[in-house]
Amino acid sequence: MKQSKIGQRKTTQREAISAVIRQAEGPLTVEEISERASKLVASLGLATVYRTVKLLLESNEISIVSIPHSHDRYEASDLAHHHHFRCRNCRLVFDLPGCILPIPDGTSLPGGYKVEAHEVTLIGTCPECNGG
Amino acid sequence: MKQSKIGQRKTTQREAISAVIRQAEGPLTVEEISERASKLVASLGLATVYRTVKLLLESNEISIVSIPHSHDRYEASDLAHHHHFRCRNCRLVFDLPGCILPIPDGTSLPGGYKVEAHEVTLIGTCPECNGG
DNA sequence: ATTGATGCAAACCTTTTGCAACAGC
DNA sequence: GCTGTTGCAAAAGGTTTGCATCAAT
Repeated sequence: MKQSKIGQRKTTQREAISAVIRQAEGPLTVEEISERASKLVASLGLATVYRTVKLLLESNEISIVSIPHSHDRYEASDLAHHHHFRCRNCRLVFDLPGCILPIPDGTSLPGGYKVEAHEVTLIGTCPECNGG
Repeated sequence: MKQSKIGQRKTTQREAISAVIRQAEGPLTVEEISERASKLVASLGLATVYRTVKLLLESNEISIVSIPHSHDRYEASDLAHHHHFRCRNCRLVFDLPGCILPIPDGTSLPGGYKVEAHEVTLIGTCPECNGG
């Protein structure tokens, strides 16, 4: 299985977008990726961000994360299993280490639902915003 | 506090949209609401669905639910706390009874994150799709 | 009869696509 | 130099809004 087949050519745009996602504090929206990557490439077009994100998704280098009240976000696929925290104040989304759900994937729930994966989002205020 | 102030007038369109959401097996997308409510009102326009959903949100009769890989969904606000299950096969989203997260709202996590709410989505196959 | 609600079409915003110019290899 | 990639602008989707008409009160 090949990894990182994000297209045939290594371009500065793709390097920048990939780096921005990998170095983020949590999953980013396309808008956030564009803002941060534009600081590295300047002339970067939005269409390139969309195209590259799609490419990275198809090559499984990144994954989609859905957070309530926000557009789809993207994060590196090779991160250890974890969950997310969204700050109601600054709107940033952070990774939280580890899994806090007591139901392992593979469980069958009463009713016949077979669980294969899960997503947990905690919502509240982050340390910067609550002075904690 | 007044409830159900979904506008000043009771119209068949609003009744239909509200009924569809309340009777659903889980949270619905605008598209699903439109499809189901159109069977009750026939001439129902999409703009009316959007306007009514926004109205129901503002009056707190319904709430937004974000499910990975799907548009925003809406459910009645007076449901008991619960979580959601999304079937990878038929794409439907179901309500699951009760809370399965061992972290109560109000908890402060190490790192300074103060948890005020949470959302949990389980993903897998539903009984209809896995023959269970 | 009054005025809020609806349906349609235009406007908007986000995401995708066509294409000529550009840049990896 | 060949051909994949980029940036721009046009197109496509989904959501919102303006407005004349319709209907709840």
